Amino acid sequence: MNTKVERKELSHEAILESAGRFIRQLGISGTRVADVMTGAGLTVGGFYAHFGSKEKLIDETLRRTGDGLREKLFARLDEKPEGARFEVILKRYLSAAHRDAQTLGCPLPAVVGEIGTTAGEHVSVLSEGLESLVGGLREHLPRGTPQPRLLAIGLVALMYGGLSLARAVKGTPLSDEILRACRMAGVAVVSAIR
Amino acid sequence: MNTKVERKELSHEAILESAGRFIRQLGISGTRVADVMTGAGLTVGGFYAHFGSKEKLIDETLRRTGDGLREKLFARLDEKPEGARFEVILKRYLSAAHRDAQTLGCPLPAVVGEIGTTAGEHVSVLSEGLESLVGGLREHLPRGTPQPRLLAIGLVALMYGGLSLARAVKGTPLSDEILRACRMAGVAVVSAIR
DNA sequence: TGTACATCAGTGAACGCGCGTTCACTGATGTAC
DNA sequence: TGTACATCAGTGAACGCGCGTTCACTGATGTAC
Repeated sequence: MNTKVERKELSHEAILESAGRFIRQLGISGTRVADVMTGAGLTVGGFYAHFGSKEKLIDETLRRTGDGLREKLFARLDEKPEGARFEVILKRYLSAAHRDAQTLGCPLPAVVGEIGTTAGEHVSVLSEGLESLVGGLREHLPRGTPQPRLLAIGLVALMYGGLSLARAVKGTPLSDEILRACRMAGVAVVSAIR
Repeated sequence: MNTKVERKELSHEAILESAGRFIRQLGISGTRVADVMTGAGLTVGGFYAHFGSKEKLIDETLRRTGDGLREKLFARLDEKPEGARFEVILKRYLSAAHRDAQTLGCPLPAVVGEIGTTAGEHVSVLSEGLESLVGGLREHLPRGTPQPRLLAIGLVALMYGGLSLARAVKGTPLSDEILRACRMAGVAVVSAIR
């Protein structure tokens, strides 16, 4: 049997996981504390034994989902030829599967727009997440690419922008076009800079 | 003196203008009907003589602000050499001034993330706005560019993504870097495609 | 032109609901002796 | 080992506030005669 502390940690994880699903689907203001707890198999009242406030939960969840995204995005890249890695990342991020798996994928589209409005802490969590994403992508650019940081930033903006718009108009033909256009543009930028 | 009808139209315009400011600053769920009315110099109660619901107001405001954006973005381009027009558009959209003038500029960053969550009508309004933006940009690409629609879509995603992220981390050094990186990337894509 | 009535844009208070947060309580687990 | 007490994760109801929407009312403008 688990100890009391271990059981509490399991609940904690369950809450974070549930919050991750809600935040990516509905954004910050769309995520309800009560729903998150129900999703974790618990009831509302217990929430504040785990997190000081909804804001704290959001911060923690943003960090978690950001980590998860980068992990998936940069996984198993050593199998690929070095010059093609950034393209694999582009294709993963700008895939129809990623667009449709909103509960599992990148949290940015659901969250970026309302970050400015909400509590100040969220901004720095987002900045850190972005920096990590930029740093990771930069490392997988073709060796010797000039201005790698600036290029990585541009690619992140393109990827994020494409996914956001594709999700926003999901179901229309435009949505698929956006994904395709951004994959093409991403490859084009890298080839132009080199 | 104005007639009764004309006076009502003036109020209608004032409400739309006020809503435009709120929506661009705070997004859809962040915009309060009461605040919009106060911003228009009126009181809450009168709102429903002008719009059937908050949703209707949002739709109308999205159309208006979209029109306004394209007007400014594509203004006075015939003064510029034909091959440099898309670059002027890029610079206008991805400028620090546009990032900072959130109440006046592009409504997309504040709105795209929550479109999927809210009423179905908003999605088609957004799609139409995007199509217009893509169409407008496409016309200002260098003559003879291959795949102009796809390229225009990619550029729109890049511009939107860059502005959104730059606004989200506004105040940090990263914010300026994002704008610069996206202007650079935008120029690079067009040159690579040609 | 003057008078009586109709219209209707706008007011301000109230309604109802949703949601973050609090709190008294429960009951299972853990500890002391 | 058994018993009495302490701890504390989780429950469920209540509180308070914000916000979209409704509605009875006001008063200025417009119309009929």
